[in-house]
Amino acid sequence: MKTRSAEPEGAPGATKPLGAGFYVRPVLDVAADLIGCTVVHGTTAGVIVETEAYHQQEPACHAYVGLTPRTSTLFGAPGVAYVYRSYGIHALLNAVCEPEGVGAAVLIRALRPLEGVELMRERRGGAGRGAERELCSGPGRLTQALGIELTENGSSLESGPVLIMPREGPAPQIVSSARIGITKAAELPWRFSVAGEENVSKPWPRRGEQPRGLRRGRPSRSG
DNA sequence: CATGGGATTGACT
DNA sequence: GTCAATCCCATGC
Repeated sequence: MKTRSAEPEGAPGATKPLGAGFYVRPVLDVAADLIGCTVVHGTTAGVIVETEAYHQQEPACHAYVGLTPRTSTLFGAPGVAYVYRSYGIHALLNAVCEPEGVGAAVLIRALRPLEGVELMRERRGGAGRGAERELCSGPGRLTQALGIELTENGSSLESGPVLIMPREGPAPQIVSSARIGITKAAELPWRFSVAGEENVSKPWPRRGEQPRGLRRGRPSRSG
């Protein structure tokens, strides 16, 4: 049973998933604001502790090549899941952002396990027998732990099957750093994570790195 | 139709 | 530190 919020709509005590209005904003804002929110899939759930922003005007973004069958989800409605296969092995989960027609998304890179830890361990197999912080500390790991697959590409993050619930309580302290695992536009500090959090992917952001508010390199909305 | 490149992970030296 | 696994899709002929 959850504590009752001041939310005027919906059933008392019920928390509604984030709607399109949350995602239609600039992708850097959404990437930072998703920290502390919760991803739910079936009986498993985790708190978002690491994200990365991607925008069509920088070459690391899949949408940089323009509208193709692959990128159609990215250019589509905000608040939708963009799930694609990485390195032939892993499914990576993104939240589509900005208005329809703009290719932008937030990559969910790490979660703090919240519910269904036992099922997460089963799905992660041998790799799930280690420390709990290794269950969801990486974009490929968390989709495996939550059972998210390519079939969820294009599905609504408000109506499911993958849901993102709003943050409960105060905003955590957030640090920004360079994105990981890319060769193009690698200098942009568009990675966001919870300060001091251990459930994030390596390399860990250095302590004392840009405590938010970084606006250098922000994509112009006119482009 | 053939080819090449990943927004990664886990195993191994 | 190095390296292979494995699939979707963009690109070029």
